[in-house]
Amino acid sequence: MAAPQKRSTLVDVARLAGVSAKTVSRVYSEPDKVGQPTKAKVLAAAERLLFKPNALARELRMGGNTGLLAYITPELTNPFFIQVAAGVERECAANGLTMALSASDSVERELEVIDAMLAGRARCVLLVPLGDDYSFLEGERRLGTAIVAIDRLARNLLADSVVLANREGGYLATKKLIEAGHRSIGFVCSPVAIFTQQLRLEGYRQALREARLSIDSRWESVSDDPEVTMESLVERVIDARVTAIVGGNNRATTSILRVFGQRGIELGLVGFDDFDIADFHGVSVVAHDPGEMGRVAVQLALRRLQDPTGHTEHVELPVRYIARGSGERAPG
Amino acid sequence: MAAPQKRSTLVDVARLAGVSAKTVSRVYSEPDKVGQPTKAKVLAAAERLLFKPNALARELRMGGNTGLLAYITPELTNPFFIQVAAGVERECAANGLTMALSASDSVERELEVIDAMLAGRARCVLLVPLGDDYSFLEGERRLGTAIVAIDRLARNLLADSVVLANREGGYLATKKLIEAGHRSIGFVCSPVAIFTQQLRLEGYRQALREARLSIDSRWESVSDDPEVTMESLVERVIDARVTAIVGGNNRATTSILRVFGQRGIELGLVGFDDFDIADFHGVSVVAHDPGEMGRVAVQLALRRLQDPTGHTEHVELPVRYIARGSGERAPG
DNA sequence: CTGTTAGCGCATTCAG
DNA sequence: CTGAATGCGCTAACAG
Repeated sequence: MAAPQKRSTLVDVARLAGVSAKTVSRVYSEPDKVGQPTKAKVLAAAERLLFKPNALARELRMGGNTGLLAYITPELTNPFFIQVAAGVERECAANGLTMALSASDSVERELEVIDAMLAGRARCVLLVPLGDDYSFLEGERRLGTAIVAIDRLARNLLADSVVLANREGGYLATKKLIEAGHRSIGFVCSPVAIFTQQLRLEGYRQALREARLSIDSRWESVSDDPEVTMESLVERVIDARVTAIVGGNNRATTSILRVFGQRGIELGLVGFDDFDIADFHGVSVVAHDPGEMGRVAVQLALRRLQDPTGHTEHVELPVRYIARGSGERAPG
Repeated sequence: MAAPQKRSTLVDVARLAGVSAKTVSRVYSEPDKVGQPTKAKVLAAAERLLFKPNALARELRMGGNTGLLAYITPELTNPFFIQVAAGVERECAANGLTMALSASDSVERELEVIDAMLAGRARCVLLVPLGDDYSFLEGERRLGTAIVAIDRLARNLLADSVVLANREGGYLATKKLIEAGHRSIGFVCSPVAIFTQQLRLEGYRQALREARLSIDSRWESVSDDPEVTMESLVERVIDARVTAIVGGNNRATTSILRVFGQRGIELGLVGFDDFDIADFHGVSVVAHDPGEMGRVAVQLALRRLQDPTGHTEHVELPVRYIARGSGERAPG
């Protein structure tokens, strides 16, 4: 077989149909403004030539409306971010956008990825901020790119954002365990430095304070060292003689479950983030809707495209408690 | 604040730097062919104007090399396809490609999605075929689009493909259970009509035949009716008095686990696809590397772009058995 | 090493 | 309702 055939263009179709290029163009962008017979001729010619309008050229001409939305996420393996991505994808599809998905393990990689996306293609950038300075995006934002921070806030950048009610969630989880009679409650998560964990931890502390419970620093079994495994954090807090644990995120919660299994114990447990077989294991959780987070993020971006100069919006999505047993267990 | 500023172009930079447009162009695409002082001047000007090369224009000029790879997948919630996507993403990143991710719940939706991707942007299309006729893509393929089928084959289309050793996997799972002493072994999955399940089922039958075991049609508890829950299929096969079950995919396996939990029983079990907490539950599985599948798919696409006319390639990825207990359990 | 000319495929003027 | 010219931002050819 020979080399791939050349793609036919608008002009080719026009020639074959015996009309002008503009007429062909109209058939695709303003079909109503073309007479029936002409339209039929054009479509027949297009069919014969396997013609597809070239979106690249169109978008260039139209001033860069690529219909490309970039979603930049850490950890493509974390179910939470995947569910967000699914929400983003659905909302994109509903609005004729294409989602470009990139993973960014590190801050440096994040920069590269953002740059690649911005290199003239993406009109919207949704990102889960990893770094702590996003001032470098201010220029892009002013140039009309819609930028939305997901799950965390982007520092030094006037971006719209959608986050969870993290503090409230941490508070709620802890309070339920207190109501179940626990007096020594641990909090496990890693990494703890990030925005969400800080707020959940604050909520945890607030609940303890309100209940006038003593606070033991060993109960906050958290770390930022990637070398420290989640399991060891769990071991540590159990050794500090807690009777219940709050899991700071889905990973923490499944690790807690694992250690419970290994030790053959069942302490009180409330996890942040719902997960696949939490019901099967009877794990009470502070749940939320990750898909909604993605959908809202896209909507924020779309709104920003419409009105590039309006005030930035910050959406906080609610959390709710789902009782499945592990959060209702009394101590001992 | 006023309307978003206009984006500056190559020509703007050229003017400010006092050079020609082509020189600016070269600074970005062939930096070696520009003298140091000139380069410095240009970069300074670019910085001042917040200039970013417009990829749209470049790609148009270069003849449509969008650097966009489309991955079209069913079920953005299925961990298997997500892991494939992660592999695709990584390989894309390594090759300077952008991954556009679209979900296609139905055959009709799949068509729409493919069309949207082909509408002039994607140079590569990776898809998990849902339908049973892909002849409509022959034209695109001949026009130079690299098309790769993932996990299943695309009928009526000369596409490269990467699939698992499905028959071998089904055979292996069943054989292990036979070796553990089981004589009545069930197979559960839904939907069964698709390529992968058909082969796994064949492997299952072959293992039974080789062991000269009687075959009971009720042991093949499969369905294509989305109304029939996986759980009910599991119930059905257990009621047919099997002592072990092969799970046709990750969903089937977790459903089997659930029902075991509800009934308080533990039959022999080998699942196809490894999953998150399979180790925790001691579930033996026929495992494979979904990420590798994604990476290979991208490589096939890249190779196809280089050589659009070569023979189509079909890669079959190996599977391996992981013993964790449930597949080694003797009957009773 | 740098500048000039031309045109990628399409849509937007403004005429008919 | 239709057609001819012009240019989106960039780069491939050729000069110089």
